[in-house]
Amino acid sequence: MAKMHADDCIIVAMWYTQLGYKPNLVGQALVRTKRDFKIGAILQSAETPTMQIVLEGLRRAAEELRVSGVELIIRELRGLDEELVLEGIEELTSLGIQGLAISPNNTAELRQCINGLYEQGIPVITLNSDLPGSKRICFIGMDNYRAGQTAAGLMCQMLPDASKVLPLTGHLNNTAHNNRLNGFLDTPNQQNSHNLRIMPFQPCFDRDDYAHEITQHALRENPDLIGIYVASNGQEGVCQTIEEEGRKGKVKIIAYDLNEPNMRLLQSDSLNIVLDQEAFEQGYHPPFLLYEYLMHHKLPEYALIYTDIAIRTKYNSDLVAFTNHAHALK
Amino acid sequence: MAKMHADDCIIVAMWYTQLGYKPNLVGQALVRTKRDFKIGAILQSAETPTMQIVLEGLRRAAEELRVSGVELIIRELRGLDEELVLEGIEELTSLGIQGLAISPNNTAELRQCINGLYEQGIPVITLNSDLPGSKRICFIGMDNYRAGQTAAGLMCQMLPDASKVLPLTGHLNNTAHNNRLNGFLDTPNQQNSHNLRIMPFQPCFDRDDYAHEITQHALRENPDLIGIYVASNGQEGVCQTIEEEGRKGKVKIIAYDLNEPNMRLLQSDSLNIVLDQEAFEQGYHPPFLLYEYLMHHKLPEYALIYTDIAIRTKYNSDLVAFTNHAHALK
DNA sequence: TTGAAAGCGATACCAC
DNA sequence: GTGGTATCGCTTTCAA
Repeated sequence: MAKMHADDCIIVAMWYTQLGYKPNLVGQALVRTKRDFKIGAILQSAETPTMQIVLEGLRRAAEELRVSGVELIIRELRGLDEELVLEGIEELTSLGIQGLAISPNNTAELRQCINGLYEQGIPVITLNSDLPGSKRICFIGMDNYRAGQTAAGLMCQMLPDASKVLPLTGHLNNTAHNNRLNGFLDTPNQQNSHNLRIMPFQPCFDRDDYAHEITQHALRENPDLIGIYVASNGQEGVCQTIEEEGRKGKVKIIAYDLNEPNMRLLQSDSLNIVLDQEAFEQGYHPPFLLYEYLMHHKLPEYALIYTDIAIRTKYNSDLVAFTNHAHALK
Repeated sequence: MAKMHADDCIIVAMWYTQLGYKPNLVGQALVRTKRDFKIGAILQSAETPTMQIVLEGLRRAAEELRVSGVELIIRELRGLDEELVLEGIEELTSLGIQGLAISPNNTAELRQCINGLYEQGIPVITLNSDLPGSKRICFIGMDNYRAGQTAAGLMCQMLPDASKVLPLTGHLNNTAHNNRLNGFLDTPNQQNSHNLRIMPFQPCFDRDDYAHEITQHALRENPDLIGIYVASNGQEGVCQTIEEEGRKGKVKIIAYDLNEPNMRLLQSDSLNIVLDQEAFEQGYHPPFLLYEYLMHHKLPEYALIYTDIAIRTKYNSDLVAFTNHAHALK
């Protein structure tokens, strides 16, 4: 084939389907080797176990995309400081990135900033947490409402009808935690045969000490409390209290994210169930999606890409993760 | 770099680590384009929903490996007829395959056959079900014992102490079902705080009508029966009986494999939990592992590669599967 | 033994 | 517009 412009895509499509032509992907890839792309990634709370896994995904993507002439510049931020995020964006754009993957705060400033990038022709993908209403080309992460529903469904399975359950959240303005809570609150009512008596939710600000205090108080005030739903961090504080109060095994606990401490809590029967988001995927995919967008002006298939909600118990949480990626080039 | 023989691998390894040389995978892949590999795959019970998913994995692998000069020849067999399997192997070897992926029966003849292939220098990978003691280079599939443990763990969570539970298996000589049963039987005793009264297991020969009959009989004889563990097929028969006997919602049921019918049973609250094996991976990986072995004489990292045990409930079973594969070449 | 050159499949560019 | 050609990074072959 002699020449090929982007405009010829219709002709190519016909050719492709009618004559069965399939371009050799390896050949294409080789040509791309010399290209020069720059993509940025900004991760908040990079010190947390979950974000470390997201980071692994980003690094893997960086490695795989390097041979396609893509440079992925990753900025790891500690905590949730919006100033730092805005600075990071500033820095990366001045470095000339053509696309951005970011775990955002939910603020008007950042929304405006992302919209500005979009106007400049720099596509943005939000990961792990979304920024609804912004002009990000897509979001990849957990469907927290659905996860809350899943938790409620499991609680209903584990507990008798009309059991008393305490929901804990993190910060009051954390969208993810709120969605996890709402999904949890809405679901039992849908199953008219089975219900839970859900106590008013309590924010523990992601702190184990506050979670400890709240749990202790709730247990002492409510001897019939037999389920705790931890939509945020604080599960260690909860588990410790349960043990201290001698209620271990009597109170069912569901928490989030399969990291080292939670695996230990599962193994010791302190936690009953952990709902896990596929953090690796959240880091791995955005760079590819951005690349695809920059190369072929192709938007991701969905604006909201939800990662799997994995239910982990004592028995299925320590399997060797068999990684699936990048076989094609081995 | 001028020349490179396989013998030079030690020197290369030194060079690689000390001077940080990394060969560009795309360049390597391009050269391989003209190579001529032939790999075979034989699938039994190809008509079943699970094997259809395995097949998808195989087809995807075939597509991706084609650009590396690999021809993957797939033979789909109906049912479990060992004669057909042996014929299939005969045919594929006469076609000149250099490696084989197969879902085997557990028989001495087949074991001997696989060992024969190994002696001939044709590596074999077993998938979905294993053939222990044979010289297959690895197995990929579910850890059925562990899955049984997972099921027992969930039953213990869902039911009060000392609840009566009925386990169903398929055929008496089905290794997978037996392992699922043994894992289930062994586990509750480990948790001394919580136990199940497990009834003698019943084989339903993977048939819904037999499962129906068994369940009906068991329910009528045991009004206190409140859990059924279906290690095989037959779950539709079980669910139907539960409904007929007016015990829906009163008896917890755990079954296997997330296929269309089971998804419906989950949605209608007939099934409580489905344990799913990652069937796609079971088909997708073996061709790559065989290729790797043929190319670089590299054995798979593990002889037993266990796919994830996914716990599916009503709420996390209909998520869009976000496929992870072959990004590197897009 | 060693170095130089010819591809592998697709794209990009430059003359015409 | 169109056809030829250099190029991507690596392996293989061939000749010196």
